Amino acid sequence: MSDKREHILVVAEELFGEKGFDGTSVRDIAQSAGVNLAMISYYFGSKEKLLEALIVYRTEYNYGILEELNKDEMLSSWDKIDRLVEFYVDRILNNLRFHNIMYAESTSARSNEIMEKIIHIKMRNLEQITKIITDGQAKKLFRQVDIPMTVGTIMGTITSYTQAKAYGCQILALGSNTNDEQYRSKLAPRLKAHLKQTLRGHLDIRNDDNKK
Amino acid sequence: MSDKREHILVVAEELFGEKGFDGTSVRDIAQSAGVNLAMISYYFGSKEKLLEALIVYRTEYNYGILEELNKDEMLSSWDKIDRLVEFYVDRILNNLRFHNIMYAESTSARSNEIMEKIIHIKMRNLEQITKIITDGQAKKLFRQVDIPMTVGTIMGTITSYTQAKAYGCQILALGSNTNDEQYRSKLAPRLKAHLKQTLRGHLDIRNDDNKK
DNA sequence: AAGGTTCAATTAAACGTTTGTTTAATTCAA
DNA sequence: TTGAATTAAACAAACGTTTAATTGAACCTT
Repeated sequence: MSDKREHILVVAEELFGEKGFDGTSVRDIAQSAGVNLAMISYYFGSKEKLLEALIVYRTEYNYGILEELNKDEMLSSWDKIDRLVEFYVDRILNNLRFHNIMYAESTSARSNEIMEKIIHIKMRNLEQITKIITDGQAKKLFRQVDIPMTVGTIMGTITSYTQAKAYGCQILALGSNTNDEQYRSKLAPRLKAHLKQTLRGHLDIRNDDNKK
Repeated sequence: MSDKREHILVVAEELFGEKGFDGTSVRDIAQSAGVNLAMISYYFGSKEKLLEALIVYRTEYNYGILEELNKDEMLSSWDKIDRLVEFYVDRILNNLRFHNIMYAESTSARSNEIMEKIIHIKMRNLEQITKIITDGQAKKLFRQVDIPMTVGTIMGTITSYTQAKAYGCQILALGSNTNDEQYRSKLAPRLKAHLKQTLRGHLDIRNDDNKK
């Protein structure tokens, strides 16, 4: 992929993440990227195709790490849960803008192509997490839980603080002029600790109501 | 409030929830509401003021229930948690469109007025839940947890399924033509059961790591 | 090595819509 | 007769996209 094309994608990601897809004009993108207006149509065909290209670009970029985690036989089920939490918190917080775009697009269903791409990514995540949890259940470490809802809890907890930065800054006692990097460094450890504790309480077979 | 003004708000809510604020034109709203284009400026002043009016309208509409729950001395802390879960799941799912609008606006920060209104609502929710949890901790029923993160878990879990209906339909084995009412009736009990179980594991003082 | 050819990259300008908002005229009940 | 409610029309600005002209480096032929 050419440097210029990639540069446009990165700039578009930032703007879409800030102001939304409809809130960002092609002229905004061209100006911020320092390219001519017509180059966006020239490279991507249309504004919507640009969004599709961005999703493909970021998705391929982030591929494969979960699969490796699952294959690692040295890790206990509990270790895998901890790694999973760290992986998702870091990955989402490192791609904060992109994550907000995907999140917004999940609601609006702009086009079938984009929606299918998003659902495909989510299904793949669900599969990987399902493997980890069922594996822990087979080893009598985890109790029975609603796995898709549990995935919703993991993702939703993280997202509730990534898509509402102004609120998050208040909670974390940060100023409203906090940049993304500062926000992430404060938020990440707190999210990780909370999610690990929550999932421990949620999954531990010793916490099963039937056994009390 | 006049009937016509209220009707415009309800129609705008539906459209904003479906296609987003920027994705909905004033002409869309006027046509769907069956009123003249100029009436929106006449009643609300501008498109953005209309959004503000909608937030005020819905927020006042949903006020006060949590406060009553908190004051009820007959309920145990565990009962309050269960009621809390039921309240939030029902309230969010009954105002699905509005909830999606609020969430989208949390990210984009269209104006200071709107952002402040949203943060105010969230802070009020946080206060009420904080009371319930600290009360349970004082009674030695709940362990120490990160309360703002716990609120994020409750809201985030629900939201992860309200803002991604197409994905949710796949998980719930529903067709893609499922309407909001059907979606809600399938989703609500599952969300409630999962959140109650999760919070039980998360909050129960007997699950404290120090005590094992 | 020089000159000619080719084609992707880039540009400024213009395209036709659609946007949110306003205007000025009209309706209609009090 | 008054004034709020309602209308069709028009407004300028912004929108995504296309066009047609120009650049400039790579390639080929002599």
